[in-house]
Amino acid sequence: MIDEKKPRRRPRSDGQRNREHLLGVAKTAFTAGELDIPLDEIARRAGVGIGTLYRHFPNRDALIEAVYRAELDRLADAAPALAAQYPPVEALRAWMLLFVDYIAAKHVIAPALNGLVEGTSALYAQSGMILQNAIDRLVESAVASGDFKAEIEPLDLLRALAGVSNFSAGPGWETSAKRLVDILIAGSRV
Amino acid sequence: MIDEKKPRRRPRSDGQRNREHLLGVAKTAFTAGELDIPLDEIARRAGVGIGTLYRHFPNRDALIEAVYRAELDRLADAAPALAAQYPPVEALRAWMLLFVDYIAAKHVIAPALNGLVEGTSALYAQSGMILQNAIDRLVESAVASGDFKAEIEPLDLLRALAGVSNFSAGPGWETSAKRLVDILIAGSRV
DNA sequence: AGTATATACGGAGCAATGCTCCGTTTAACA
DNA sequence: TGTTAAACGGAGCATTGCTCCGTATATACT
Repeated sequence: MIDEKKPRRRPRSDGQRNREHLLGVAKTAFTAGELDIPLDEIARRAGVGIGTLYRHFPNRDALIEAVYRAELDRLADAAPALAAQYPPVEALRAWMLLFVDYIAAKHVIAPALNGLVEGTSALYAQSGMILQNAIDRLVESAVASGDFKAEIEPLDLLRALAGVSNFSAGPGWETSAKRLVDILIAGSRV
Repeated sequence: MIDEKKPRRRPRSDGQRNREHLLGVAKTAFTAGELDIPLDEIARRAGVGIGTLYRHFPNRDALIEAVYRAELDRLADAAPALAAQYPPVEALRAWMLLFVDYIAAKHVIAPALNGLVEGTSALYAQSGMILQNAIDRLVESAVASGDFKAEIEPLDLLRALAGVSNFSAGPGWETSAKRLVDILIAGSRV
């Protein structure tokens, strides 16, 4: 009843193009710190009408989500490789440091995490799942290998890390974040 | 030149009253989760004009700051008593748990921390200082007593804690936060 | 008490922004 | 080349933040 598959027409090429443009402009703006740039402005820079923007992304959150989704995916995808290459705890450590680097390099992700934090939008929840899944497996291995306490909750670590990432404090920021990674790991050991 | 002390008139009583009303209404609304309630609405509920609200609090941030300031102060003030009563590490642990409880009980503070996180407003910075000062001393003692590593940066712990507090996840939230406290402490030990 | 004046009040109204609606245009398919 | 689903675009409405300024009143002084 629900699965009526209609013979859809191939998506229009101009639609795709505009979507790309919008994402590109938005990403540039967001990473440049223009976090609350008006959506009209994004549409203008992308050379499309405001209506077009809203058809592709029903609200601001959806746009942000779309912009950072690729980044989050890449971050999550890096986990298996690290897990294969290093012993469990080192893999986790490497991944957490990667997490920090990501935010340090471009100021990407942080806003998405902030939104994720709010918990308002179902979209963010999905992004959160991607990351949670990645860290879940890493922690799982560390527990299985006997290095970590069994009661360690992976999400706790992710939350803490997200918290630190949010602070856009001065130059010491990055080292501070890396210090926290070590504290968290030391605290998780058996 | 700058310190011209003018013989100010005593503040008007109706002004004080209205200020109190506004704070009361705002606090009720905020803790009830109506985080982005329109300022007009707050003014209406408090039975004052919108102009009055803006005279007392020049913008939304200032209002939030004012609402949570007292709470943050109380939290910070609790630190010395704990330090006097318990050994250093236990005092720190107790304070961190208190921090969690505060947020668990009423959903106060979290928004303020979020703002603090943004670093946009000088006001929030001041609030942040209050908390930082409190935790600084607690950690200092723990380091001095030889329980904590010397390189522990108090702000790191505060950041992590703030990060966790932000997530308003399901019922497991509080226990999750408390778990993290223990991880952080374990990871900070020598 | 009466008066002067700093202080506070209140809300109309402007500007910015999010989002919708719908007539027009165009790419896909036959 | 004609038909049509899909996409476009921007006028315009609703909401919200904030300002401005004429009005009201508590305080201080005589």
